[in-house]
Amino acid sequence: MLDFALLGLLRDGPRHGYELRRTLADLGIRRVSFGALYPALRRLERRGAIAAVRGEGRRRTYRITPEGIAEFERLIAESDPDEASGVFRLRLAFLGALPEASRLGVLERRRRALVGRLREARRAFAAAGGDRYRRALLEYRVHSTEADIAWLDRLIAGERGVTVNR
Amino acid sequence: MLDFALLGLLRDGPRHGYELRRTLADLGIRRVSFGALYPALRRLERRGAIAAVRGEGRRRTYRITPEGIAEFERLIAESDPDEASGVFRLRLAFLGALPEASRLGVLERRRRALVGRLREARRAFAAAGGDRYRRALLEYRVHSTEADIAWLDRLIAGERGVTVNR
DNA sequence: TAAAGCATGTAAGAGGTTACATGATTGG
DNA sequence: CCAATCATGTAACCTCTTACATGCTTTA
Repeated sequence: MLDFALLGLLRDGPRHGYELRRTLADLGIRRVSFGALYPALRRLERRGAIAAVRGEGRRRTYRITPEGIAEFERLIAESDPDEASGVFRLRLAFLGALPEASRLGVLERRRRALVGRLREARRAFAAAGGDRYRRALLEYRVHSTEADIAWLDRLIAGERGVTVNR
Repeated sequence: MLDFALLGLLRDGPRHGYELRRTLADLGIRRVSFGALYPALRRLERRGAIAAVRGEGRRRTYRITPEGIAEFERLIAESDPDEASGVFRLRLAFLGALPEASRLGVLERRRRALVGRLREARRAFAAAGGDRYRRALLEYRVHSTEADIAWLDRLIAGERGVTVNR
């Protein structure tokens, strides 16, 4: 997942490690430690997905290679209906890299997965035992899943170029 | 984090592995694979936090030991303002295990952390470059953080025994 | 009777965290 | 001048994922 994120960001242009880390944090995607970041860049470099050039000062600036682009394209095309919300958000961050024709499908598949989760969350909430904190947790899951679906619906409507009626 | 979850669930009474896994999924806390679950139970057993007794059929039923209770109490008392939402949800699932007097403090610390994140999310959104998907992502972060704060406020109001005025 | 769910487990490998180490530059 | 931020990296340790293995019971 980190590899996917790094490749996606490097698709926009050359960046150095520290910068990639900051961008990832700014996008609210994930907080990456240095002990995860630099070994990940080395892995990608070793397998030829990215290439390093010396930048200013201590900087090692990386750019994506054709092999890296191919790998990125494989990764963004695959779709696991059970993927965690963090993975989907990452996919969304790079949705613009997908041909326009296939974007709607990604959003709709996600919607179907969320509707399934909502059903499950409602079932768990209806069967709720436990104290009020446990019940609050189950209720939260129902509400936040509903909110996520509503948000996706706006994205889908925008993708269709339609004004949302509310 | 898995250890914390397992100890917390075993505080409610003896359970076997498969059952713990299901409960964790039902609470929407996390999906645990068997390759994570059983080694975790072994770890806890080895360090004396839980003890196994043979149950029906192939079942190994675990119960928490006094050492395990002590460990759980250490874990639930610590509070990292930067903790991920998954960790907080877990903490909430076990909030009833904390003396009533300290529950409000946990919720209020969480609220302060979320307010900080909201500020950061708004700043990132205001500075937003990128395509519409990136912007949608940043907007999502703002809205979902706001929703989380509103939800926490209801919890806090409930904790104070006050009716929410809306 | 076949599939799905119950129930436990191991092994290899990948990847992460935390702590440590270094050193330049910038801002209060 | 001191702290923070920039910038990169290593090493030990831990834990998770994935795949495999086994075998029973329930349900369609």
